[in-house]
Amino acid sequence: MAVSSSSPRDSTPREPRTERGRRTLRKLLDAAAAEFGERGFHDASISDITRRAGIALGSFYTYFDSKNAIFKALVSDLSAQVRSRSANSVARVTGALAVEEAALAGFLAFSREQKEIYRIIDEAEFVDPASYREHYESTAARILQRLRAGMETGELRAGLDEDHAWAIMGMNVFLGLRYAIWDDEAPIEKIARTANGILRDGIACSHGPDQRQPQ
Amino acid sequence: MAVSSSSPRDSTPREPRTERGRRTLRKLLDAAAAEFGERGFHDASISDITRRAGIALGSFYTYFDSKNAIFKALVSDLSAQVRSRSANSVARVTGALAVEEAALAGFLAFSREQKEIYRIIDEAEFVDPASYREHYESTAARILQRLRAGMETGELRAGLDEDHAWAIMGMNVFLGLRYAIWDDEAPIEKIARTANGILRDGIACSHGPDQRQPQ
Amino acid sequence: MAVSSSSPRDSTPREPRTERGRRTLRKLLDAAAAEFGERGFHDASISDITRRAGIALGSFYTYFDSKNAIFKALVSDLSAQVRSRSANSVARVTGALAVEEAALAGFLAFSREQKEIYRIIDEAEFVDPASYREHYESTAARILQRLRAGMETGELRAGLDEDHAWAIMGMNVFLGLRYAIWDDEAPIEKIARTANGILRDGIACSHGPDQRQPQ
Amino acid sequence: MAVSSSSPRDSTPREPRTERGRRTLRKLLDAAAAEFGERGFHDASISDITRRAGIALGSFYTYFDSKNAIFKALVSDLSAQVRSRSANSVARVTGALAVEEAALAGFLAFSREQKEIYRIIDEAEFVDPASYREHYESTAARILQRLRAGMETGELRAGLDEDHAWAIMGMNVFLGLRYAIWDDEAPIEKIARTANGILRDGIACSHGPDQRQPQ
DNA sequence: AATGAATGAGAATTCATTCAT
DNA sequence: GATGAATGAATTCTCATTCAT
Repeated sequence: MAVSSSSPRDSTPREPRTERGRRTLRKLLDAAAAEFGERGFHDASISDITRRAGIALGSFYTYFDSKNAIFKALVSDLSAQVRSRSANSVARVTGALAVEEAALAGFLAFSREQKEIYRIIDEAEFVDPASYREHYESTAARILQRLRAGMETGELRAGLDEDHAWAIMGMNVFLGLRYAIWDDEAPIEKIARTANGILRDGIACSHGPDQRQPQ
Repeated sequence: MAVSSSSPRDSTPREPRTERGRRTLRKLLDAAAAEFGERGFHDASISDITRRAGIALGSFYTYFDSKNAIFKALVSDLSAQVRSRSANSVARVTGALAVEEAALAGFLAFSREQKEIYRIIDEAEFVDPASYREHYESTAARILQRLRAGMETGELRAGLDEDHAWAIMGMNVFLGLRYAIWDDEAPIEKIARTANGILRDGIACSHGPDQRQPQ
Repeated sequence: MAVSSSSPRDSTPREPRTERGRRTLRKLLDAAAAEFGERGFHDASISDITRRAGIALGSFYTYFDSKNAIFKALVSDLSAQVRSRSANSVARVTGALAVEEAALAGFLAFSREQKEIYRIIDEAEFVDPASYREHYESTAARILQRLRAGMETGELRAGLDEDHAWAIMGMNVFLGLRYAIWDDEAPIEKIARTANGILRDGIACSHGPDQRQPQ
Repeated sequence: MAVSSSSPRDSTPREPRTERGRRTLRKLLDAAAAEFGERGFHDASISDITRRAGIALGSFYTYFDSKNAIFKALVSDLSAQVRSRSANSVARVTGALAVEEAALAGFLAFSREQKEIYRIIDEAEFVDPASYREHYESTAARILQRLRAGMETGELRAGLDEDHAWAIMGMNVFLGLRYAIWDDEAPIEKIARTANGILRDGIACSHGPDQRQPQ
């Protein structure tokens, strides 16, 4: 998996000066993505990573200060990828609900392609909680932006706020876990439409008895 | 936190034969819950656990074959607690939507009380994926049961299936992360009502333009 | 394998007083023979032995002071068995060379039946060197006795001494390793006759050139 | 004792890439030979070995995967030494019987010099049986070659085969145990001549009664 | 005598990080 | 910059032996 490079060091994010250095950095990040994805943070060792990258163990520390540092850099990279991919999925779609459906469909497709990403970002909860939180907060913020846009156009009902954004994100993530990571057979469109059905109509029966409880 | 014991060993679940043994096993599970919750699986060491439990390091291996084994036993215990607590929250509530609202409120309250549990179960994704999967699959199955009951009474619209259960579970879990683990100030009832609003009505504006996109 | 009991303790060899105790002791020795034979001294654990014997771990120390003590008792038992068996093989045979042949044949047959014994006695070289030495010195002494008897009758040439006894014992032991422990297909009689041929005639060609080197 | 290095790892025998690495490997093998020889496999610890070698504990694993792996490498080294030494003893000697006498004398002399070697190879029976077997099978094969050469020149009688080789090896080994390891006072030449006497003439009295038993 | 839990010293092994070349 | 050897703290796991019941 190719990973676009970003700040390599934890404390002193300095880009390599030479072309050769840039290539080595790239190899390291790709190898780390593969190892962390396959074996998890704790079972992946730095020597696994350098071996896979085809460089000497000692060279690792030319680029990163620690195992945590490369993990952090990786999460930030992957998070950016998710973001950009998500923007793409949604770019040419109009209509607030259609946008949400496209966002979910794009997310599911991306997750199926890059199953490791999901795992790596989730493991950040335990390895680097700040990255984890940052990822989900910014994702929720983007959803909330879309909800606000929909409220402005009148497509979405008034009063939607951060809670709704988190609820929607949770739906998406768990559907991703279930239908992209664990089972990638089910048709993405069907899943996305089902979820969108909840957003459009809820799950109550419109012709049934009044749902409100007296209590 | 007191934890009810279940099969302690991974392969050969043998219960202690004496009362003293049962007490020691209990101390171990409680200590493990505390350590794993506070420090995470990898940073918690077996000697931390036995020290906290007040027993000798070697005694650990009278009850469990490995750190993984006690973790697994613990997850299964905690999962059972979540299940039973969830059943309680819902027990005396009538009405399909009200039941979902109560379930979420109960879950949020429980998560606030026992923040470690959340962390431990989530870490199972990386430590013992089978336990993790088992937990969420059985949780989804319970939600689906409730949806089916609601469809039978006509309270919920026809056609709800496993996808909907996972979507609802995702909503709940992420709201739990956001409003029980990270921020425990917001009033639970408000969160639960908001989420329930999605289930009842969706997020679309009922008086707005037709939501269906031509595309 | 049934093992006749002898002094159980290292320091205070005291026989059990009750019949029940005698039976437990026997079970322990038999289990130890099996475990030490199969897994070797270091890989066999006391709990393996007591588990195989069907008694509680703690009861072991009613009969033996340590793992070394039971090993020592065992070697002395087995050594006695070899001795008695060897005496049997030779009992009704007359003629000095025939006696040696019978002794080897008996040893090979016994080794095939009780392969563990060989292993246990040999491991004594590393676990309890005194027992090992004692076993082979007393075996050599018995061979030397036989040689002396043969010299007295004039069947064997004069001048045979301890060296010869050790040489013969070495032949026997290694033929046992090769043709009883590692390969138990070859006919015992053939092996024994071959070895006896060396004792009778040597390996030189009686009609060949003079073997003595000028040097 | 200096030990010539051979394949260090059990599975992935990779030679050190630098001169410094080669020196460390040598130090490890020498230290292991000394420790295993003095204390035996089980009582020698890896930290004993590295301490004696003057390197850090962790460095051991740069060269060997386990205690068993270094033991195995060592046995194969020592076995090669025995072989080469044995070839030397015999190199300039002519006459089939004289060759056997020289081989035994050389073996006894070597065993007295390097008592640990004997112990280490013998312990392989319990630590790494394949190495043990390999050592004695190849030794027997070399003896058999010599016997065949002697049969071709007519110095040795026809019909000698593998059995005879094992018998001779057994004689040699046990004389080594008795007169090199346990007692190193007796003159080597006397022992070797005694054993050679058996090979030349057997032990029967050539002028005595017919040795063949009617039975 | 028997039981089985408890003990804790000891050992092997891992691996992030440092360092000399 | 790159290389690969060196380091040593940390951790898991074993098991002979002791002890309370």
